[in-house]
Amino acid sequence: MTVRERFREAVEEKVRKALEGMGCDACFEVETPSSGVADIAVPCFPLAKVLRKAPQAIAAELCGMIECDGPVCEVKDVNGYLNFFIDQDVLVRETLQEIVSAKEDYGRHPSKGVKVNVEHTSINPTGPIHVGRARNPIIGDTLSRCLRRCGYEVEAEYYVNDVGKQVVLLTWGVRNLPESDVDGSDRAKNDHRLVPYYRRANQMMEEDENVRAEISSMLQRFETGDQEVIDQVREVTEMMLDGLRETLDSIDVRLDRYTWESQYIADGSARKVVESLKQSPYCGDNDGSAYLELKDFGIHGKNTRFTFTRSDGTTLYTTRDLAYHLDKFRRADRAVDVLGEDQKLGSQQLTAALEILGSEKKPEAMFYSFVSLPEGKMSTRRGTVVYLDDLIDEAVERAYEEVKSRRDDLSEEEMRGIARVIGVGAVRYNIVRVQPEKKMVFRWEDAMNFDGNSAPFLQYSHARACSILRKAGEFTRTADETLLTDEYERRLVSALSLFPEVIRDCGENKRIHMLPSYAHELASAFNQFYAVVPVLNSGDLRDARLTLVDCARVVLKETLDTLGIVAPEGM
RNA sequence: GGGCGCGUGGCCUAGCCAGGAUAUGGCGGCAGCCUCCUAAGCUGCAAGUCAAGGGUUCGAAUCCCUUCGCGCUCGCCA
Repeated sequence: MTVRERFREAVEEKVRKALEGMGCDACFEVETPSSGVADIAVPCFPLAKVLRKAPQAIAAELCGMIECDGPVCEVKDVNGYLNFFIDQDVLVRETLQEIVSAKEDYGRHPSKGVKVNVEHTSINPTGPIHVGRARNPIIGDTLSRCLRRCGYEVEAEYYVNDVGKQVVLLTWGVRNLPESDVDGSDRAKNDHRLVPYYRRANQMMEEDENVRAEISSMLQRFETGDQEVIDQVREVTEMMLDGLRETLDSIDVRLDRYTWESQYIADGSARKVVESLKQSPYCGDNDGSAYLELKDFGIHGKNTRFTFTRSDGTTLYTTRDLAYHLDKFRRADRAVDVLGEDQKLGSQQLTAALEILGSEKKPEAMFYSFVSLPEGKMSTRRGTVVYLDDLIDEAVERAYEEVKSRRDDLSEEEMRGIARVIGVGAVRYNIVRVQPEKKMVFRWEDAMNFDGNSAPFLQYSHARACSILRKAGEFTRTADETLLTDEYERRLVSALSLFPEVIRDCGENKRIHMLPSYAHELASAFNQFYAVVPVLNSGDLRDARLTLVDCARVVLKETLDTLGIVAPEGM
């Protein structure tokens, strides 16, 4: 248990006892004031009715009955509130001791023995990732990292859509069009290189009846399980995925597993889902096409019909998705789906269908809104898409110029290395910074922000801490609270002590945008400390201050790591 | 039209789920700070009808209702 947790429990216990002393066993709230007037406060207004006294009088009376000890060092009554203060000496000593002994495991919660599958990215393999979709891998990867730190065993997974007209069309194009027939692409990466084939195939299908016939026969063979066509599609999809993986690697998004949609056709599980759903009382038939009536499952309006087979009996995307979710539930205790907001209805229907199938587990969806451009939606047709690869390159390039302008002592290679880490960090940070359900407008200057609330701000604090430690050489670690009494030292320790509960909030409540917010608060506390408190030339206080700097370095590093951002030792 | 989500200083954003004391930060603006550990930093100032209206409450950015604006959605597509 952390000092803060013990503090909170002690406060609750003291207030409970004091209330008992007044002959009252009413419930009360404990809150953290935003303005910093107390570490924890208990508002006495709700007690006024029960005790039939003015809140101010209750607060005063309770205050007189409470004795401070342990982590609770002071209690005051102010305007009907009971304000409690944590003992700074205890906080400093115990927080630093914990970080010094746990090191990079500080804030890592013990294993829960629960497996969580996080499905994210799952972008259709028909083109490169554009910034409109980039929230998905970054949110998914950050959530995976938070959950791991919360003690869950996480498997991050990409569901590869290798079924359907789009991929068949792409496959046809790649297999039948000579290179000379298609436009060139800006990049040699497979995902960019194949797009012109897809575009041309689309065009030809619209213009040429024979092509249309060829493709529709290919599609038919695919859906009846023709292994040759399935393999061809798989091969082309692999090529495309190759390019997507390269992009994901470049921003440190780690996937543990790729699952292919065609698998659920091949192994018959989608078929089983169909058979099983047909037994359900909610099943109906419309010209041979089977559907579920979901009005009893909290789905309103005209959207209550959920179709799961075509009239020729073949399965639909959603049917395969059901088989996929049943599979995920066999492999994990929980399944989280990171989805675009356009999937909301589909996800609701999926959950209802899973319930009908008798699944006891439900997928936990996490939705994000789309990224648009100042001039409106991104559109491939209008050529207004911004590719993630371009954003990364641009951010890295800008970071390079920045590094170059302030460091003339580094080699070209070192500058390039730092620039990459900063550019990529800035991109990731600026995407997770905002709540997923809020819509984002993509602006180059925001996406590559290097000041204030940005990844480079955090990285810079970390680099500064490293720089001090590098110059310090060997020192003896000490968590002697009597040596760390400066206001800025104490504020920094306070920020450090929050890390474990921030991690818990991010993981347990899937509120990952709280992590950037905390990271900024921490880095800011460090920068303030750095500006006013000398470390290397601080005489008797040197070891204690170096210990604090090292602890700050550890927590900054781990915070950045949880955000999937590299913490450079110099920049 | 029905459903879901969003609306917080010029711009971006936290807080909303579990209602409480002067609403969190950042960008931009203005004014300062490098004889000292990296100024991608630090300090200060100006800037707010928490979309609008009503309700519940001792108390509402937070809960409820209505309205407005924006996004998504309502395929035998994936």
